[in-house]
Amino acid sequence: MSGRVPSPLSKKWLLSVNPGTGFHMDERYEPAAVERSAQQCWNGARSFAATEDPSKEKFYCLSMFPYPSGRLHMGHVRNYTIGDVLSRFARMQGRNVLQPMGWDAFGLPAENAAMANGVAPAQWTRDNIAYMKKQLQALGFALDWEREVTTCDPSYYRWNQWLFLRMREQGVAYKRTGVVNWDPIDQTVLANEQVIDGRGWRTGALVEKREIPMYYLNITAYADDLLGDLAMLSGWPERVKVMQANWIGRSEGTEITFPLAEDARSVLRTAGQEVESLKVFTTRADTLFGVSFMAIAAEHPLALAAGTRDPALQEFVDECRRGSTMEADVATMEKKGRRTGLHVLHPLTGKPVEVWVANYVLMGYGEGAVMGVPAHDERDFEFASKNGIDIVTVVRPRDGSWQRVEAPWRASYGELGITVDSGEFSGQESRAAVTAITTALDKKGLGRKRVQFRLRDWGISRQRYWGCPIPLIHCEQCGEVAVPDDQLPVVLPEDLLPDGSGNPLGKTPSFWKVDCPTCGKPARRETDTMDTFVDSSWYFLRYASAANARAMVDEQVKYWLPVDQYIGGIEHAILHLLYSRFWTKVMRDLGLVTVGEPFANLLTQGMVLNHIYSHQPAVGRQVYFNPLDVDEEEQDDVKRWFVIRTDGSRLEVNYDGLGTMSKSKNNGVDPQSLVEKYGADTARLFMMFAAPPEQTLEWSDEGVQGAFRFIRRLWKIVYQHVCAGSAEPLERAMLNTTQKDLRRAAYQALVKVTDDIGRRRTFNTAIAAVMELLNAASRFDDRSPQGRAVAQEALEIAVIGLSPIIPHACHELWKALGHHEAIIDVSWPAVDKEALSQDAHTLVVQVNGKLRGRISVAVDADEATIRSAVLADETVKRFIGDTVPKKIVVVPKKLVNVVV
RNA sequence: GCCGGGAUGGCGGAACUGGUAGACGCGCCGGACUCAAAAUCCGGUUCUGGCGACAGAGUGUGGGUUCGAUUCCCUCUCCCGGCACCA
Repeated sequence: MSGRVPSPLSKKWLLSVNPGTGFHMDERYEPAAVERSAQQCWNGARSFAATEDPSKEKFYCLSMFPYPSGRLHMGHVRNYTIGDVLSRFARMQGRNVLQPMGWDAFGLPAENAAMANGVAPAQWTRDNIAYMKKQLQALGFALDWEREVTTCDPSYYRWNQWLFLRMREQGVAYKRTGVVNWDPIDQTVLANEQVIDGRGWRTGALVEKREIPMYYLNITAYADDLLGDLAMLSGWPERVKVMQANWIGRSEGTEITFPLAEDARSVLRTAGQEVESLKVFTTRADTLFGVSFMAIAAEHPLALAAGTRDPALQEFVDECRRGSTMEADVATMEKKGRRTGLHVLHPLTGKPVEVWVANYVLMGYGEGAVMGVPAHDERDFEFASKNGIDIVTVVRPRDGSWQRVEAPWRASYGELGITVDSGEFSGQESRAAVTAITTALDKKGLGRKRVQFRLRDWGISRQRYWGCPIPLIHCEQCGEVAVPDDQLPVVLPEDLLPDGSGNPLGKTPSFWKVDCPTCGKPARRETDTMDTFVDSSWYFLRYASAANARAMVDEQVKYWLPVDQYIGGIEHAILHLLYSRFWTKVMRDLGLVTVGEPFANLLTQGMVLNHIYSHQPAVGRQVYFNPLDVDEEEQDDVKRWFVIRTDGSRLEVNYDGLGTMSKSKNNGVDPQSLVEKYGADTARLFMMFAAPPEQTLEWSDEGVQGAFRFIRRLWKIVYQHVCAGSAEPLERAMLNTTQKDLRRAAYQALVKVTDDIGRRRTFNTAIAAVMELLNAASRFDDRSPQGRAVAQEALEIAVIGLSPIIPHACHELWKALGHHEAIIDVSWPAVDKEALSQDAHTLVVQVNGKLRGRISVAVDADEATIRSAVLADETVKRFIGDTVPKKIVVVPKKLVNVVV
C-alpha cells in the first residue's frame, strides 16, 4: 500500500472538510484509526448496553458462546459477525436489542492444557478469556459486555447446583449405574475422544468398560413434549427439526414377553435371580411367527449367568464388553454372536426359541433383548445367515413379486405385506396383524401396546476436575444428602493440577472431607462434576438476569425470552439444542420461566474450510502444513505443491482437499493477523460475502484482499463526492432520465438489502446489491446540482446498507457525508416507491423454450399487444417461418414462449 | 451403518414461488497511467465452432413430468455434519 498523504495546505485537504459539519475526511482508508475511533464512540456512549423497555419491541439476538480455547478461530468470527449484522440491522429498525456474550468455560481442553503446560485449568481458562475478549472487542461486535457470563464462576455454576437439587426433589435427576471407558494404567475414566482404536490416548492400554454410579436427568419423560413442540418452531430450519425428531425416535409398537424355558430359568436361579421372562420391543408384531432366535446384550443378566457354565461363551461376553458402545462403531462392526444353549418360549405357539448373545444388542437401549426375525429384518437376516439359523417367511408382498425370502437380502423383504404361516393370524394385512397379535398377547398377559423412544436419559456425571461440582454428600448414616441451599455454591478449588491419573478432587481431602449436613458426622463430598452441556443449557436465560446474585432468573427473563434469533454451528443441531429445550421445559415446570421453547428462530451456520496439505515421511506420523507456507506450481496442467523447510530445502507435499479449519490439520487462519493486516471490517465483509451463512465457507486470501479493495473503493468514491462540496437538496420533479435511473438503482438496492438481511439472511447477495449500486454510482458522472443530490442519496443508501456489516468504515463515511448523528442511531430508510416506478420493461422471448430475443413493452401492455409484438419480432419470424404457433405462453413481466 | 445436508464457469457463489443459467466477487487476458513496478482506472472472460452476425452444448450421473427444470419426482456416485464423555 502506498499513496501520498496530502499536504495540509493542499486544495484537496481543504475540500475534504465537510462544510456542513466541519468534519474532515482522510483521502486514504486507514482501518486501524477508523476502527479505534468508531469503537471509542460506541463505548463512550454505552451504545450496546441493553435496558428493558416495555414500550419498545425487543430483539434478543444470541450467538452460541465460545469455549475459551485460547484464541478466536474463524468459525467464531463467522458466527459472531452474523449475529452482529442482525443485531445492528434490528437496532436501526427501532428494536430494543440485546446481544450478550459469555464463556463456556468448563471442559476437557483446560485439563489437557494443564497436563501439557503445568498451568492450572482456572488460570489457563481466565487468561484465554481475557485474550479472546480483546479479540471480540477489536472486531467491533455490538455486544452488551455488562451481562457477560462465565460458566466457571461460582456465581454462575451455583445455579447449576441449585437447579440440580430442585430436579432431584422432583425426580427429574436420579442415580443409577452407567458404563464408562476405563484406562487401567492411568486408573482414570476417558472421554470417547481420548480412546483411539480401543486404547487409552496417553497410556496405549486397552480400554475397559466399567459400570459406575452416575446421575441422570430424565429427559425421556419430556420426549413427547420435545417432539411435539418442534411443530411450534416455525423459525427453525426444517433439517434441524427432522434431525431432532429422528434423534428422539418415537416408535409405536408392542412389548412382547417371552417366558423363559426351564433351562434358562434354572441357570438364572443358580445365579441367584428369580426371573420368569425376557421382554422385547418390536414395531413388527406381525412377524412374531417368524421368530427363530432371541438376541441379548453381553451385559444382560442371562448372558452373564450362562457364561459361568460355558468358558467359550464367557470369553465372547468379555470380548463384547471390551468393544465400543458408540453407535457408529456398533452399526459398522461385524455382527457376531454365540449361542447360549438356553431357550425362551414363543408366547403364542409355546415353541422353544434359542437365546443368542449378540454384539449388536445394547443393554442401554430397551430391555437389552431383541427378537430375531431373519426373514424380515436385514440385521437379523445377516446374523442368521452367518450362524445357520432358520429363516422363516411370514409376510409376503401385496404384489406377489416373491414368495419366499432367500439370499441375497432385498429391501422389500423388510416391508409391510400380507401375513402367511402365522396360524390364525395368516392372511392379514401387516398393520391389522400387528393389532390382532398385540391384542392376543395382551389377553394372555404376554404383551401390550407401547411407545418406545430412541432417546436415552442424559447422564451428567463426569469423573473430572474442571467442571461444576455435583452438590451432594455421601454419609454412612444418612446416605446421600443434598448440600443445603444456604451452603451453595459448592466451590471448585481452582489451584489443582490434573495429571491424567484420575480426578484430582478425589485426592484433595480439603474438598471432599465434610461433615454430614444432616447428622454432623464425617462424610464424603461427591467428587464427580457435571457434563459441560449442563452449563450451556441455560446460559441464555442468565444473560437476562446476569447481575442477580439472589436468584437464578428473575422478572427480566420474561421481557427478553424467548431468544429471537439464535445463531450457531450446525454441529450443535442435536445435543446442545435438545438439552437446552429440555432444560427450559424443566424450568418452566418449576415455575421459573414462562416460555417452553427458548429459541424462536435458529440459524445454523456452516463450517469454515481451508485447504489441507500433508506429507507422509517414510517413518513416523503424517505431517500437516499450513496453507500459508505452501507454494503451488503448475506444469503441463499438473499441479504440485511445495514447502520450503527451515534448512532451505524444498519438500513436495500432497493436497488433501478441503476440510474444516483445525489444529490437527494445521490449516487454521488466525483472525488476529487478519484484523491486524486489513482491519475488522475487511474480516467481517469477507466472511459475509464469501458464502451464504448456512453453507460451508472456503477460505481465500484473494477473497480477503478483494473485500479490502472494495472498502477502499467505497471510501474513495465517497471521498471524491465529498471533495466536490456539499450537495443541493433533491428536487424529485426536476430529474432527467440518467438521474432517475441512478435513483431507481439505489432504491432497488435498498429493497434488496432490506429483504436479504431482514428476511432471507443472505448477506452475500445483500453485499452484491450494494456493489452493483456502487458500480452504477461510479459510472454516473453528473456534476450538476441535481446530479450531485442524486449521487449523495445513492451513497447514503450504500453506506447505510453496508453499515451492519462494516460498521466502522460506515461510521466514518456517514460523518463525511455531512451528518452529525452517528450512523448506528439512524433509522433504516423507507423505500421511495416513486423512485422505483418505470414506464416500460423488457420481456424475454423464447421459441420452443429457447431464448431467441427480447422485446420492450409498456408496463400496462395487455396480452394481445404482447402477442402481436412478439410475432412481429424479426428473430421470432426467422425461427417460426410460416408455421402457425400452436401456443403462446405469456408470463406477465417475465417472458413469452412461442410453441411451434 | 443410520440420520441430515451438499454438488452450478478456472475459483467462491447468484438465479427467492417451475420462467433470461452464471448477478457480485476472485483469478486470468488486454488496454490506460508510470522511467518502471505496485496501486488505481477502463474493457474482456461458461465451453465448442465461426473473422463475424450467429449457431450448438451446458447446472455431479442416468431417467421422468412440463410449452419451459439448477428448481419437482425416481436412480446412482462422490463430499461434508451428527451419532449421546470434544465443544
